[in-house]
Amino acid sequence: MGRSTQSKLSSKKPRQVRDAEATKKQILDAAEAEFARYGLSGARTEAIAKGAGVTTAMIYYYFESKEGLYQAVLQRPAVEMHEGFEQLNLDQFPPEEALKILVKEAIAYEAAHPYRGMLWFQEANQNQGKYFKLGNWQENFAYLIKILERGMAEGCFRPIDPFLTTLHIIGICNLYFNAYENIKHTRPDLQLLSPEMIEQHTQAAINLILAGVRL
Amino acid sequence: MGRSTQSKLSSKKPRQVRDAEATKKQILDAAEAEFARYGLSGARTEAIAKGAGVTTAMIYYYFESKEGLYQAVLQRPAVEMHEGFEQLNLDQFPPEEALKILVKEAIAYEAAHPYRGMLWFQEANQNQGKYFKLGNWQENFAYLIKILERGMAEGCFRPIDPFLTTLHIIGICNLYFNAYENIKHTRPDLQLLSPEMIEQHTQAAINLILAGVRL
DNA sequence: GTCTATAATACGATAGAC
DNA sequence: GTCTATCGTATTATAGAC
Repeated sequence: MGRSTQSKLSSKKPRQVRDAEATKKQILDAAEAEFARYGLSGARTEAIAKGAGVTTAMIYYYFESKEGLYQAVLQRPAVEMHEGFEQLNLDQFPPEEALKILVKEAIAYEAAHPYRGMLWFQEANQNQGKYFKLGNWQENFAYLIKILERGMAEGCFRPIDPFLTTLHIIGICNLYFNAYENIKHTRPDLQLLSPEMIEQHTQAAINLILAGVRL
Repeated sequence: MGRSTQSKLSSKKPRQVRDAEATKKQILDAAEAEFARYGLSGARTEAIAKGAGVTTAMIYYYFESKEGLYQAVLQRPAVEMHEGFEQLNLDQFPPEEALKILVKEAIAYEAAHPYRGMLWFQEANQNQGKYFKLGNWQENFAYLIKILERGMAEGCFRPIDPFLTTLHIIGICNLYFNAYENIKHTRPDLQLLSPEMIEQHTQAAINLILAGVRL
């Protein structure tokens, strides 16, 4: 009764030999998928190595330990999201527009990195956010909180708790991808991961959120 | 680098000897917490046994295998939630009121069973909903979908996709508990699991949802 | 930089005593 | 109904060759 051996989504391109950066990235990518599914303790180094097309020895060569690899995996999305949000220049837009853009961007990001949401939940539940705390995730929350506060100050949003509403908004965006494998069984008629369906999810989310916070 | 050995929340009451039903329940309770954290493959039978105050042999005596225990664990909340929702007699109330009651009940249920949300996500990501499919979870979705459809028909909700909105509502209710261990680090000043704070979460969620779907 | 081989431990499951 | 002892296998991590 081991683990399901279903095909990994990892790209599996023929690996360049003796290219340190490429190898490192391939390990990180494979590890991200494995850690997202199984968490730190549940992940198998052998599975990560296989997904990356290398041997387990490489993991220890580049990342010292399973834990070191885990920390590197958690760090990547935190930095990437921060950079992504920064480039949006959200301050330039009125609150409603900024909120719309941020939600659109967040869902697009999740669609492009469907594993990363679960990485976050695994970390919370298996490690009590010990490694999460080390990253700069707080800053990513701040973008959303700031928009909500600005919206209230400018009188276009109703009085809300910016912190709780931020959590609610993230929940709206997240669940679709995190629970996809369960949800798909309830609606076998829908192609939930098709661009069209994700677009519908995005629009419905934006409409719900905007209507929900608007004065 | 093993798993964190933090204290289990399991009650650890002195176990009755030779009480089949009691032992079975203790194993189920301990297994629920362990499977929620680590999923089917990641869970350790030894940890479950220890949490239940028995030996691993008991797991195999009562549930035949780790997988059998897992299926039993997944089944329990599906049945329990269905019974809970049924008793609410949601059809008796106007859509807005019914939605309010359901959300209140759902969050209260999660607060009482903080592990169960993750159980669901682990199942989706580790087993692609294979065991989820066997339960009658679809029926629980149906309560919410029905309220939303009724609200549109009666002209008090705006035109929405009932399926997607159901997912969004579940996301709003869920994230708070599923990601609690991460979130708490971003707001060390708050007691997120205190009744007062959960009540605020509940009210904020209800306000967001009602404002979001209302015409 | 990458691999093979292996040491040391952890884990799932069962047999048999009580 | 419950426990102890144990078998066989899986897994992390490292040493050493190439």
